[in-house]
Amino acid sequence: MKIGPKYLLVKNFLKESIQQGKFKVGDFLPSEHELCSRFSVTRTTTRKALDELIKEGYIEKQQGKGSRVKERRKSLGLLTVKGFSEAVGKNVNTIFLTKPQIGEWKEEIIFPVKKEDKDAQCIFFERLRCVNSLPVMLERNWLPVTILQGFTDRQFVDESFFKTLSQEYLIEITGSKQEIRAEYADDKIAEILSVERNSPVLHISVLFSTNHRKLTIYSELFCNTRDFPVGNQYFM
Amino acid sequence: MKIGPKYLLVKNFLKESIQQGKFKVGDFLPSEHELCSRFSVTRTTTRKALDELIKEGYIEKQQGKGSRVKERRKSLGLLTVKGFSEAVGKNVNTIFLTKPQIGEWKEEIIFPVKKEDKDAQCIFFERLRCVNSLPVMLERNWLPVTILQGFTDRQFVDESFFKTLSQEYLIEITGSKQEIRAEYADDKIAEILSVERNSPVLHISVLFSTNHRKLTIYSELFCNTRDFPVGNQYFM
DNA sequence: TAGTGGTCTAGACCACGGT
DNA sequence: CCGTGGTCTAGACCACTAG
Repeated sequence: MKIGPKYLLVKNFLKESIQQGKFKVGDFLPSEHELCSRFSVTRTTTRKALDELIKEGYIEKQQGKGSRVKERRKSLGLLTVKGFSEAVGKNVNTIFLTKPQIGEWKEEIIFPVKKEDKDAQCIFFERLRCVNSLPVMLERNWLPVTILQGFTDRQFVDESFFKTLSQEYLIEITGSKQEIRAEYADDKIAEILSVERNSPVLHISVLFSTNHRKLTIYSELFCNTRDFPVGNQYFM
Repeated sequence: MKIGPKYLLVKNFLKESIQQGKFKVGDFLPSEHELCSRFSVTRTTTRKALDELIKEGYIEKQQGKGSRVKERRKSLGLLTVKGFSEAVGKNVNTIFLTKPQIGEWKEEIIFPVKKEDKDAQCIFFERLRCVNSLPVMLERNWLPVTILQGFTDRQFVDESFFKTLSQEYLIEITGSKQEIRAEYADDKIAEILSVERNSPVLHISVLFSTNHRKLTIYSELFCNTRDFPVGNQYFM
């Protein structure tokens, strides 16, 4: 039984409590001093745990008051289809074209697949995102099965892939790299997105890095941006 | 004379040294212990300083080796043409199609022009970015003349619009909002980007906010992504 | 083995928010 | 005033990297 650093104990306790709703958005966490005595650690350790939760966007601190659970930001500087973020759960729905299953690595998802990943089995799934029942975005994902045992049998939490990773496997996205092109829709993409062949579509390739060395996620998106442009906001 | 926390002393010393090129990309900073004795602080303090530099993207650490100066992310979550960031100053050049001058507001730059901006005079300029002498991106910018007196007569610092704003007017970009579409190139765009008419091109609309309430910048980019995709990196 | 960063202890004093 | 988080000290031991 391997036991990691103590601050992870504190961090994971808090994180799981938040994810399970024991602390809700706006609630204050126990004070640093209380966490110290509850876990028999010093403030350095407690603060390291809280620092990580801040970095991951779970909480915010306020001097003189405490640490409060925050609305989780999920933008990650990522591109999102306009309408998806604004109309969350409204007229948006997601259809699995291919459920998570053991599949094949695609040779090049623009970003070359790492050798260590290629040596592992590949989980593949494919989803179609619709707004008002109109197909808007095709999403394809490839990831190594390595540390995700049982993933193919699992239901997604709230239909969200990232939420599932976070809550079921304690995996957080730590970064991303994207490449974007405007391309002609080929026959298959045109059919899926209900556009004419050779229409211009947005092709986005994404490489996600996570807090697990071994887990890199490869994604590919095709978007019909005629009615729903892809957007991105950033605040300093 | 107000003096802040000690870790800022260490942090700012390192940050300025990096910015002034005293530590170059790839260089190792002095070790934590050395910084401790040089500034007469403990490791907690030194590490706090280094933590902030990591968060700001200046350095990265490696256990057993040291802290190394990193390629600075300047992305702002913004999209940049791949090749522009990698081949900085190499085979990249910028041509003014329209020098900064008083011009007309375009009715809709996808983002509606604020009324207060519309009431002010408009500075417009248009640049073509090339890689290996091939046109890759057309950039159009609109901004109110309000606080930028003399801007039309000014030379850009290092050919950079943002550097000019920062160094000559102390204006920093504080946020951005983007919308991205894949479109057919119309006649004019096709000619400028040297692509066939109706080729798919990337159309990016950007709204920049700055540390001056009165200054919002409206931009529009058209990219030929066949050879040079547009990219975006993000680190937490 | 020497040097680096990673984790941790057991304190201390200060700045801020609310009573 | 008290309780909160913010900063800081002076140590310690561990894990990783490289010669």
